Amino acid sequence: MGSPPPPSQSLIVKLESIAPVSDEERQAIVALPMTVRDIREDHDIVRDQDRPSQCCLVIEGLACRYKVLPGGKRQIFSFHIPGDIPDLQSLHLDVMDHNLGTLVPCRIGFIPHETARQFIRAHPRIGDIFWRDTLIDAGVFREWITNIARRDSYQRVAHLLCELYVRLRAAGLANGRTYAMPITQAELADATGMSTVHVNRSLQKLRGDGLIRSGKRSVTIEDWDGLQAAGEFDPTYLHLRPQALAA
Amino acid sequence: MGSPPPPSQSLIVKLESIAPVSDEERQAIVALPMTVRDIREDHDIVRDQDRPSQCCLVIEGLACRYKVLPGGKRQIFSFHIPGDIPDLQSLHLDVMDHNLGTLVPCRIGFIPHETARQFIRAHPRIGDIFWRDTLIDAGVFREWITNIARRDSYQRVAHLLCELYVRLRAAGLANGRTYAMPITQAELADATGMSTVHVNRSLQKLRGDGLIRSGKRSVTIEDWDGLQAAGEFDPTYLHLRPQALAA
DNA sequence: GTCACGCCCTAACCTATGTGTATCTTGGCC
DNA sequence: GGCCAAGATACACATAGGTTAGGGCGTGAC
Repeated sequence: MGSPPPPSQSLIVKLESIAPVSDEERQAIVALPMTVRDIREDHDIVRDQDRPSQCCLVIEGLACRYKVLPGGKRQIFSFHIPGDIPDLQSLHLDVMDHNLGTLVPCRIGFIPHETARQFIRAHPRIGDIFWRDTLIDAGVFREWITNIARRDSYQRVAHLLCELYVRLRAAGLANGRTYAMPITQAELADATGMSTVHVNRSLQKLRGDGLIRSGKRSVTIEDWDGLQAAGEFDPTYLHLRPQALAA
Repeated sequence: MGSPPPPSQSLIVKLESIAPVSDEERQAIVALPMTVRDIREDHDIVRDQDRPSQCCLVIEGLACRYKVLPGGKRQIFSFHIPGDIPDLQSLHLDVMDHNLGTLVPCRIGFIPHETARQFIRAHPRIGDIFWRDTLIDAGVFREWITNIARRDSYQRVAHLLCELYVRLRAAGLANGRTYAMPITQAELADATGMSTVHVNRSLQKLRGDGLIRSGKRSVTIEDWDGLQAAGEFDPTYLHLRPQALAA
């Protein structure tokens, strides 16, 4: 019933998950002009060395940031769900130091930098929330450093599954304890610094231990406490507001 | 000759290394009120779970951000040299998700959040540089993820030594190809996700290969090109201005 | 002066994890 | 109907890097 939600709806949900947003600010966000485009699967939106002139809002789908090393190895730094603006940093850093690509077909909103800058000037509180968002990003990177450097493969995968769950839930995109996870095991390997075979092993062990069930392109958490314990997961670093955390 | 540099001198050098700063802005920074305190070695300045009401400027010494895992393992996320404001994030993230501690005796300037916020409001361009600085921080974290996940121990240590060199040089704190590095091998291990023994092995190999010489609490780079190649080091991710990069 | 401790270094051992290869299933899509 | 990508499983093998243990040396404390 009613018209479809505006493309910025997911952005509002996202911002509200990390800071309060006033009615007036909400309206301003809805009015934020952007160009919406559908991008096919496994396609780069922005590339290493690019000098973007716009920011990307993930409206639908799943994207990731990654880098390819001289030897051809790939490292994924983050997954981005609807509501995220993965390259917000390009507002202040001219040159990209990594790639942003899709993992599945995505709907992306493009916001010119000039528009974004005017918007932030007109709504400094939202500017602060944007800054906050990039700081949370950094917090997630720190947690990934810890995850990769100090936890074994089983813990690593458990931790990543916890993070995805909490973030999707905060975005209103989890269905109970189940969420869509259209990420291949090879991609999980690129994110956790493991091999696909080892990701496979770890997932099987998580299943065997009754912590998760994983269907086709989705995950169901069978034992939330157990999974958190297995991954030493503590969501503090996501800096979500209590209501978004509980969801 | 002349009076000693104001405590904010290092901050000015730092900001100028990542963005242009006008004379007027420079004067405003010098006038920025802060409380200077000397902190002893191996002491926490801010702790995990704290809700700081001020930001810390490293004026002298060396600090690091780190987290301690349930099992007692420690992960260091970053090293901070004079001019850095390691907990700038606390301006927008209430609760600390990691610790900030000294590695050697430090001189630290404390700037109340309220002061910093007023300052940013009065000098929005410097506010943008601060934001930019936190974004560079995130870029460094991404590079560390890559380093730890995808490079072997030898490369990892080489990369870290390169990063420290370039940053210290941009801050005017390198002496030719030599720089002070009062970091123990155990701390290097905590930063690179390795064991002390393995850090030791890697340093020895770097020395054996004629890439570095390491004296007491200092490092001399014998073969800069070789060290960069060994660590696959590309300074793009530090987003330094050309003049700071060349230094 | 000497004692103790932190830091550095070394060596032997061992395990977690990656590599390579192979086979088999399943489901989606042309 | 058939192809292809993703996943599951299962070996054999290689090895980076962790663990444990012990020794030496410089330096600051007393």
